[in-house]
Amino acid sequence: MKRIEPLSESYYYILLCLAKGANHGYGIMQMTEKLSGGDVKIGSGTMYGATGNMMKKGWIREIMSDEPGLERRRLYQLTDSGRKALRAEINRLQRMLENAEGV
Amino acid sequence: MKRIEPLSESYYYILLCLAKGANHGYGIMQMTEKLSGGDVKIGSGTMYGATGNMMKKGWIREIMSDEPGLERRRLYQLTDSGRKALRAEINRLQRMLENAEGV
DNA sequence: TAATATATGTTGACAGCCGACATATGTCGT
DNA sequence: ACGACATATGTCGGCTGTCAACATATATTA
Repeated sequence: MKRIEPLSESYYYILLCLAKGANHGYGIMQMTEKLSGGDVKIGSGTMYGATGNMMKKGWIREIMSDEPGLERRRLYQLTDSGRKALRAEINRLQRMLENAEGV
Repeated sequence: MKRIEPLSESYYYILLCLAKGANHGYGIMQMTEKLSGGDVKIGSGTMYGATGNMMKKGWIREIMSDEPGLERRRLYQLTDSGRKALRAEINRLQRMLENAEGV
């Protein structure tokens, strides 16, 4: 069942935020809300569940912060695999919209 | 929490198929597979769960078939409310793609 | 000093989705 | 007449994602 799994809205925005640069959980939550114009809010339960899941999948990896004083942050970086997953999702969304032409 | 609920891929295609004309469960399954180029297959569990759910929401209604010999079919028709839900979802997908510009 | 923002995490409950299974009729080739 | 397949609808159980609520700790600002 190698079917391309649709991503949830939350997962999509997490990947999207990380595609614009490494970030940490709380930062992603804020960025998502801003990026979506307030429409999408990711709760911490969703956030930290998702990061664990994506680490397992190899879509993101944790990196050390080079900024002093921000050691509390856990910085995540998109992997090549994660970027592929995001592109696949973008393509899926585009196909979905194409199929809606004339509706 | 009046947050706009994202639709699943299956729900989206069911509404999309019905937007092109009244249809029955099995017909929607086939139409979805064809429409998506074989990418999206809706299982019967999803299908009949979804129709019940959408009936409750008022997105679809059941109508009587005027074709003789096809009494087994349960024909569904999109309501105005269902068409609105579909348009809202299309807009959501478009916004998601706009947010991905430059990725 | 108190409130708020930053930052990460756990837990429990709920709902949705899907695959697998079940059932029945219709059709088509041999 | 028979078997295979397509048509057509439906149930059930498990898995996953989501969110609210709770918990903890530090930093900033009034």
